[in-house]
Amino acid sequence: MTQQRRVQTRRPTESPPVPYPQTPSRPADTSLSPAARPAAAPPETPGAPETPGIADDAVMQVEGVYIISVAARILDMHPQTLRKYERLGLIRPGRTLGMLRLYSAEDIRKLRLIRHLADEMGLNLAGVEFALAAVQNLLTMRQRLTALLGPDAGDTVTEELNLLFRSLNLPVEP
Amino acid sequence: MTQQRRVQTRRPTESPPVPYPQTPSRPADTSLSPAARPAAAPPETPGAPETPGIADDAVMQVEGVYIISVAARILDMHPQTLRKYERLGLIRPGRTLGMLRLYSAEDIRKLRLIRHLADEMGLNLAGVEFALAAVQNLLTMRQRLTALLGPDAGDTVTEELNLLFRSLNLPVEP
DNA sequence: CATCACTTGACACAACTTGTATCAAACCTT
DNA sequence: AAGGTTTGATACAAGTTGTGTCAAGTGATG
Repeated sequence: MTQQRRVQTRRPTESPPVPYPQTPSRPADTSLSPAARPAAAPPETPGAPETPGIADDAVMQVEGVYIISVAARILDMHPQTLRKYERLGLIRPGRTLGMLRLYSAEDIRKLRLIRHLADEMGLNLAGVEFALAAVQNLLTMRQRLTALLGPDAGDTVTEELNLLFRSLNLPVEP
Repeated sequence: MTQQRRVQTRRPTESPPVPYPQTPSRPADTSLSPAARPAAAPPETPGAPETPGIADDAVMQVEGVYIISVAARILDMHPQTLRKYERLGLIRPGRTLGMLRLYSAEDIRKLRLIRHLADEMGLNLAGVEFALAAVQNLLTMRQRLTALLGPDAGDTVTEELNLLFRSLNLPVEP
């Protein structure tokens, strides 16, 4: 099983496709392999973010939880790559009682973003760490601005942030 | 003359020192060598951003313009590095009639930021390109939000952006 | 309990990136 | 015209990174 990746390494001469205030041509690019198996018998869930039974309360999302081999197959990434990313602190998947890694749908989304940043945009892992922190802090800033300025201005901020994300080629859905 | 750089290569396990909503400990880190020669006889300036005489109008800043050797000495960077950065599109210094590169104070500031991103934070050049675009777009977004929401909200946005820049270790002064 | 498939951590390696050294030719200033 | 500098191109050493491999441990199932 020799997986391939790293399509293009760098794009030196090519400024960001969207100079910011305009609207991009391509909607996004968030498509990899939606036809992946939904799950593979989630073994156990000690303190992992998982629904115990049938979600006794309310909006508990019942998204899947995947073991590393399944997650790697879904993402078309090497299991060793996922382990290395965790060792570097980029992701923190849950664990079973037997220390098996459990990747939630949120982890999968984050890994897709990481893959895009690394493969498509050519960032190294330090850059990926920076970009992930930037995205996270921008989303936090949006919440804070909405709280400070009211929901009306919050919508404007959200719109501007969407433009910003698009101009930076960041497939993020706030 | 064997210049050194690249103090630390990576910081794998160490989340950003400021989680966003708080205020950082260190004010910034923008200090390299202010005791550098102000200029070295700016040869000629065809279309470069330079003051012709004594700034006949108003707030035309009279900041220096440096040839590559002087700029490299100011920044403690190798001239070849500056040339490579230009070839990759990270900077665009002016040129004399004889095609000599002219680095403005703005270019020097940008190069200091690049140096910080690359050396201190460990980004590769693709990551530097991304971070520079992010900073530029964030400043543009701030202007747009101020125009859309009024100067009052603009101050709040500026404050939040300052927090964001600090949390990302970006020595930028909006 | 036995068995098999899977995971884990560690080590190693090939491909790529990147700052820098070097060179000849052209240029600017004296 | 001479000397020093810049320019563009090429080359290289050190570092990064995804991936392959291995032994040992773990989980699920019969």
